[in-house]
Amino acid sequence: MSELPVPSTARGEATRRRLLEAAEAEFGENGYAATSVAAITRRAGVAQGTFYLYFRSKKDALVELVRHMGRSLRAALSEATQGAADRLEAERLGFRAFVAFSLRHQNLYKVVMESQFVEESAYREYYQTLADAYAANIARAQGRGEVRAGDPAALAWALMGVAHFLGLRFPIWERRPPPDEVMETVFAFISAGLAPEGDGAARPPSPRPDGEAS
Amino acid sequence: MSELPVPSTARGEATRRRLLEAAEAEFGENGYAATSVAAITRRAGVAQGTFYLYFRSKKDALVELVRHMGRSLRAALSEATQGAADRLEAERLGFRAFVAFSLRHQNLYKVVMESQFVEESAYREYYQTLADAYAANIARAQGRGEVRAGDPAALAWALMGVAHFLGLRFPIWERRPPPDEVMETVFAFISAGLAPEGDGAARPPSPRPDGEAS
Amino acid sequence: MSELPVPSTARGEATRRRLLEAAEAEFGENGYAATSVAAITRRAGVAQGTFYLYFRSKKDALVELVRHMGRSLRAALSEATQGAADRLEAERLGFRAFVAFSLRHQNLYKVVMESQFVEESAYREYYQTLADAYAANIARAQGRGEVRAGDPAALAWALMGVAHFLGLRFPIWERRPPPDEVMETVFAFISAGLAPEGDGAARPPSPRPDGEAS
Amino acid sequence: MSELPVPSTARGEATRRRLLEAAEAEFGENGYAATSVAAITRRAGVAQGTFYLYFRSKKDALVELVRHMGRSLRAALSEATQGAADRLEAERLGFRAFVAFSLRHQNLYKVVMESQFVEESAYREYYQTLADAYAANIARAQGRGEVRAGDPAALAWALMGVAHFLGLRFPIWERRPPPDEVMETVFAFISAGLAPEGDGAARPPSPRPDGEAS
DNA sequence: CATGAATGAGGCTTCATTCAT
DNA sequence: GATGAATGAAGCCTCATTCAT
Repeated sequence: MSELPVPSTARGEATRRRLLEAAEAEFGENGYAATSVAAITRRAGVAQGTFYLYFRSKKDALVELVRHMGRSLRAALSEATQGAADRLEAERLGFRAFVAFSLRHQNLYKVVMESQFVEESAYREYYQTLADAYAANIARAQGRGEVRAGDPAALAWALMGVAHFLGLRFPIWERRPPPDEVMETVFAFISAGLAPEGDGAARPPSPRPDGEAS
Repeated sequence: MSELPVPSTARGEATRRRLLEAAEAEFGENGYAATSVAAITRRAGVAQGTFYLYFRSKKDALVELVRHMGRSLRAALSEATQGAADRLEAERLGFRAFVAFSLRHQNLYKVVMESQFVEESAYREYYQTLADAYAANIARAQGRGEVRAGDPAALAWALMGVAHFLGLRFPIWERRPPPDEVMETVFAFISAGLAPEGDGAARPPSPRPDGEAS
Repeated sequence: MSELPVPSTARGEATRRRLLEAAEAEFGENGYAATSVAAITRRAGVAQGTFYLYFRSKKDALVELVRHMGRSLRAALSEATQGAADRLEAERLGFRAFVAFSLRHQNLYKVVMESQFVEESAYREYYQTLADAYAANIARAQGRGEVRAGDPAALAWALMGVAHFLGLRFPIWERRPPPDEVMETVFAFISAGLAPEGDGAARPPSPRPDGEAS
Repeated sequence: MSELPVPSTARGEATRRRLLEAAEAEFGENGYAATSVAAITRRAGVAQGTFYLYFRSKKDALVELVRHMGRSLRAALSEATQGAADRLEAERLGFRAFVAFSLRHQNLYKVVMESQFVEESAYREYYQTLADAYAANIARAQGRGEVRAGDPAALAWALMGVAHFLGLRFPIWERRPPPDEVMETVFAFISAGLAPEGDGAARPPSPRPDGEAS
């Protein structure tokens, strides 16, 4: 019906950010169902009604949060893999960055997972967007001969699955980074899994790693 | 307070099963939060109060369901991989069985995931139990030289991650089995990823790859 | 979605009646908007949630009430005009009965009027049903030569208008019956207005008032 | 507390009119309860706070509107009946004008009716003022022998009731003028009802019916 | 004269759970 | 072993109104 004002003043901006941060903390700590709008506004230091100046509903705030996390994560991964020499190095850097991100954003991790039961489309969009970007990178690497042949999307989802459970098992459940041995085993698994057929997986990268590939 | 009757009559048994089945359907279709105890009892064809003769609470029913699913899945996997010649074949069979299981039990899949936000211990137990069994199998296979060295638990979680997202992407989201190309790509990835170092992964099994290990 | 239980036990029946009576009193005294469901249940002596065992919503209770009043009023009018010798006598008796009814059911009078702004269809149905019955009586009387020619529905609505404002002006606003002079003036107006053309309106009824008319 | 500014500048005048028009439209379309001050200011194109520069409260705006409608209607009726030769012709002209007015001001019609549940005094004043003027005209006509004897106020309320339901039934509910047959039936009813005793109502006016009265 | 962000009280409704039968 | 009416806490959301700018 009515448009959301989307206040554009500096004061409004600040209030909105405070609310979103409070929502992130509360949703993450107590879960969506157990979090009341009152708890969010209390934490943000505003009146209850103010919440609805910025979000159409409690669910809406969750969706916003998920979008926000998607953008943050993609930015972090993209920055971390910036200078990678080849896809394998990019995977290594990306996995480390993902684990670090999970450790720093425990709440957002849970928020995203729970969004699936609140507004499934937000959850799907989150993973589909991630998978699409991932698959595009893999496809490019296949073109350069750095990654085995096969459906790039399938590889992207497989790698996301590995990363997801790695992040769940250690950063989230145990609140610490995975032990070195775990990281090494996982890397070796991924490296060998991605290596082009006929390549020994964990072998030192061949002379011209990539770059001028195509 | 009072102990739960755990009715031992045949009639009680039947009522209990009907309630559990109704709960599975409702939780799966609408989510835990959106499911009322009334909806469950209505579907089961009993009065509302009857629910509390068999479950201490709504949450309790969910936990039961998750345990039940864990047992079912483990049984299905164990049966499917029974006659595998080696670990690779076991993986292949296990993945196929998992995908088939996911297709048949869409509801339970979602129920397990949501349990994480209702009673985290049930969720952890579910995955930990699965991972432990999985890791034990991998460790045995490593002993037979069928799988690369490395932390078997790490490999187990990684494989579970791959399977989880495969199941989510196709059986759950699209309600159909993954296309052949996807399955093949994923198998190739896993096979190469697990293969002992120095082994070409997707190559035709070398003379006596392993197999007679046990 | 879910069916309303419509409790059929004696206890349920009693609770429902208590709620409806409380709703009538509160709506009538304070208006729909100013009446809270809590006020109704408090007056009925039940918990707030009980209200929703019997009504889908606050609006639903109002609609029920309006239907109830329609039935009551029609019954009262029909009974009052039972033994009328002709249409004119029926009008006289009906008007008196309507005024008496309005005095006794001040609340319902207001409830009906307000329903127009809450659920217009209930309000329309109330008046349309009344008008249809009224028009049918008038049409019959026209057939007997007791009432002037013309659209019977138009006459019905006109008479309802007269009665409505008569009821509003005295029973409702002043909480007393209209003074005799008012009643007489109104009757004379109606009698003359309804009298067949060529008839002197207020004249003593001609020999065979009606009955065997047609 | 503080006096209302009653802005005297041209700009203020315009804003006030815009607000009142917006209020009329919103109240009429959605009802008083369902209309928010925000909806009014949005429609008027001003900020929310501006509303309180011109009206003490939402209720206050409604009351203003009702007064405004009373004045408009009385002006329309008085103009329409200006040149009537006698009371019967005045009634005829007045009814036609009322129906036309109702068609043009659907919103105000409903606004007045609803005012009864918001500020009853405004509603009573509206009808009492109308009735008083009406009764005065009737009394004068009685003096001229154009209208039957009897309490003029009673006749005024009766006629208002007829007009009210005629306006409700067609202009408001069906958004069209009453069919000719309805208008004719109603006029015949009224004419006969008002005619002095001994007069045939719908007969061609006797030689010098009245007319030169004033 | 006007703005629009902020307030906070209050109401409707849902629902897990209890208990008398 | 089963029923289902009743409970009452709790939460989301709306909205008239205020106030600093």
